[in-house]
Amino acid sequence: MRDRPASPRGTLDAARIISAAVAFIDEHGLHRLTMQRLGAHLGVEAMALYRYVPGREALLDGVVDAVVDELFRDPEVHLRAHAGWADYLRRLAHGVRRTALAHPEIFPLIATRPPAAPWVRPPLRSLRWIESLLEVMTGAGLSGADAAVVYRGFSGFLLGHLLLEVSVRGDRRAGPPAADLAGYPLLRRLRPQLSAGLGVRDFEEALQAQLDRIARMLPPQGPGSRG
Amino acid sequence: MRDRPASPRGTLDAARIISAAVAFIDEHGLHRLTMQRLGAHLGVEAMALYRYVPGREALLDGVVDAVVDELFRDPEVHLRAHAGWADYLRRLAHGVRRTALAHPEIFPLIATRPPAAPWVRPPLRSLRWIESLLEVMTGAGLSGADAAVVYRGFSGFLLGHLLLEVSVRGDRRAGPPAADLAGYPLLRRLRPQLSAGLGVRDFEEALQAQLDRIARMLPPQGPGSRG
DNA sequence: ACCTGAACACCGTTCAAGT
DNA sequence: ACCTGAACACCGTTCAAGT
Repeated sequence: MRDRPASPRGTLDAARIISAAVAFIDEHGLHRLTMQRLGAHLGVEAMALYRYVPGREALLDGVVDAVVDELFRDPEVHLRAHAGWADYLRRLAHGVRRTALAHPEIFPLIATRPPAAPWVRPPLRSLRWIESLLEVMTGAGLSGADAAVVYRGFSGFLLGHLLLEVSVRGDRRAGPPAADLAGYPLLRRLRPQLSAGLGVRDFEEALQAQLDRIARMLPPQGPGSRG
Repeated sequence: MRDRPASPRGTLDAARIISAAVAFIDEHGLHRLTMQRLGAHLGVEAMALYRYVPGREALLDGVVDAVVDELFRDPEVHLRAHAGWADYLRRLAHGVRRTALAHPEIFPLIATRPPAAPWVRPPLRSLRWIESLLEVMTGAGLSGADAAVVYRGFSGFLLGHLLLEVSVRGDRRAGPPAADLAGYPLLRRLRPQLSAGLGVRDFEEALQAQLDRIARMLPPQGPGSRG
């Protein structure tokens, strides 16, 4: 009744191991990912993985990169023919959000792993994306310095909102006994309002506020500008 | 040449263990914290800790709570006599920032640990702080629902900005070889601008934007209002 | 060339036994 | 009452040995 080995000789390589790790974390959670379990999942002993991956930490780096790179294959996002910077940022933001929600167990890793360079900010931690964003923003008329400010601010916005949204959804703990809210009258009264939100609408509203802020950095444009 | 046991019989308790864990993580990093090392740090075998703490996960929960509670002992923050809601939020934000910078290895834990209740958002993950914030905002004239919106938005702002700031500072990896930036001309050109920022000034600017957004939710007030 | 067995140093955790 | 020794089931990782 044992599983047939999923990996006959020579089938293993780094890419396959990493994508298996992504699938494993999505299904079972990060804390369950061990070299032995991932090996078993691939029909192989844990030690075999070390021929393709330097170690567990490097594997997790690979997982983060792989998920971030998903964005590049998202046709909704990576249209070179975007309708202006705001459209570009909006698509990008929603793309990152989709990625985060598709991999709620991996997004905290994306958020907290030290980036490759000190000037790379999660969750847009790929050189290609940074370059692309800077290109669009300078193309829209922003100075290089201002484009960098936009990158930083936008990263912070995405990180905060999506980490909250993901962590709230991933919550598997038992809810707190309502009785313990004695002494916190407002908390008690507003619990429904506190529980609500953190859906697309909240996201879009905060996104719009970001875009408005950025628009104010741009050189004034004539009415009816198409961006 | 062994250390004298730091903990003669009966000196151990949950609070001491947790604060030792905080100190240990601050000094050596989260990934080095093991039950055995923490025990040794306290002059005791690992197994002794289990009499006071249910396990490692619970210990980390305790660490998070302890650091969050530091805010309550911060005299700069917890002045009941604040000069209006904006002053209150500003002090709170700077207090959270101080906490994050004081414990850069713990803040990611604060950010990503599942909160006790689904409506609790990091980093303001203490019932006392939520109640206090709601109290101030409703006192300023906001409806309950709007006060909840402020709590959510403010949490997202703090989370995003401080996680970035902390992770950038905590970066110990080797910088990337500049040569690899071929193909990314803007990145290359703007590297200084990208590296900059994420200091108090960036924080204060983003904080002000948040406060402005909140101000727009408030009922209009006469000129010269003191908040 | 690619995988595994055996081994090493370490985990978290339990529990009977010591003081 | 409080701590420890010994044990268990598991880690990540190395390396010589097998195919």
